[in-house]
Amino acid sequence: MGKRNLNKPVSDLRAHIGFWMRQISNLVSYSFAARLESRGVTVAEWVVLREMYPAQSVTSPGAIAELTGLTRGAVSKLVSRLHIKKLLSRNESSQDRRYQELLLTPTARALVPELAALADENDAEFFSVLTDSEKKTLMNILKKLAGAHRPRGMPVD
Amino acid sequence: MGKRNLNKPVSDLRAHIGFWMRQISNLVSYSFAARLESRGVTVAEWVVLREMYPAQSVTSPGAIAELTGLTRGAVSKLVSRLHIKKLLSRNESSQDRRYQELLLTPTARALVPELAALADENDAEFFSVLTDSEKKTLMNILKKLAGAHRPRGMPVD
DNA sequence: TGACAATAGTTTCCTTGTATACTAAATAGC
DNA sequence: GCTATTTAGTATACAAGGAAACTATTGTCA
Repeated sequence: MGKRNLNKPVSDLRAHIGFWMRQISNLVSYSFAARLESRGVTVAEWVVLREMYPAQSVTSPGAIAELTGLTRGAVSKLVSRLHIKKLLSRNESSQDRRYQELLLTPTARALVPELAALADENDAEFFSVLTDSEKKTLMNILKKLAGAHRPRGMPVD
Repeated sequence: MGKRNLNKPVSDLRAHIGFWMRQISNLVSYSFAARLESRGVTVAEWVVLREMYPAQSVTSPGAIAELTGLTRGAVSKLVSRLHIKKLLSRNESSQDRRYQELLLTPTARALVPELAALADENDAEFFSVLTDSEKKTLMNILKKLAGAHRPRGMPVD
């Protein structure tokens, strides 16, 4: 009877789905960031711009936080940067002076479709190793997970 | 002939797999971070600890960077924190004084199996909404993507 | 009306990560 | 042997986030 292994089995990093999730997420974001750099915009900024795009009318930072699932603190910083970059206007509401009325500038409105094209391109290229069927499966699984762990009023679709 | 929509279609954020990837990745990391907090360790620190665990012998920061795919700068900061937390020892190599010989402390070696259990727990719970088949499919797709976009000498498995 | 609570934004501090420029040490080439 | 390059690690600056504490404003209710 040799010396048996009495150590608890210590599971490997790579045994966890979460680990791979983080790897891939970082890679795809990194790849996207590289494309966006040519337009002087970051990934987080793109998200805000895109969420503001449909609203021809005004929005507020709080509403963006709601929509994106980001904290108000995070949105506050993003809005500041976008304002400095002259991609949105920020005006105190006259009704309620706690609110800020945000509006994309014409520059930003012209930019968003370009950025959207870059996003399409990035997604298509990054996931091009997958078959259409795999892509669909992946998307469904991700949405299912998002639905199960919905943080805030995030629309599932 | 009414006014037709001449705008380029601007694709939605949620049309991109990368978007969902980022959402889920953030959620699962956040959930894991919450569990690890009770042990006074962060997710990034866990990764380093786990990678150092098999090496009963010494490692170096550069080797960890290789293994994890992190930059040397990132590893440098992590190693500093782990050293402060007395979870590893750091000694200048006598052969080559550029190298640091890293070794987990007994405390850390005792901690790793506990942390691994938390990781197992977190992964199991977070992905419990998926069927076994879905989990396997997801894992395969993620590994396939990692293989295709392998950043540095990352082992695919 | 006057105190208190709720709400919108900001600020500060922390973790995670890259990039870039730096120091110190070792190796190569002449 | 002495310069020139490579290599290991550090430092700094920035982006992306959350948490928590703060300010200012508005709403509530006794």
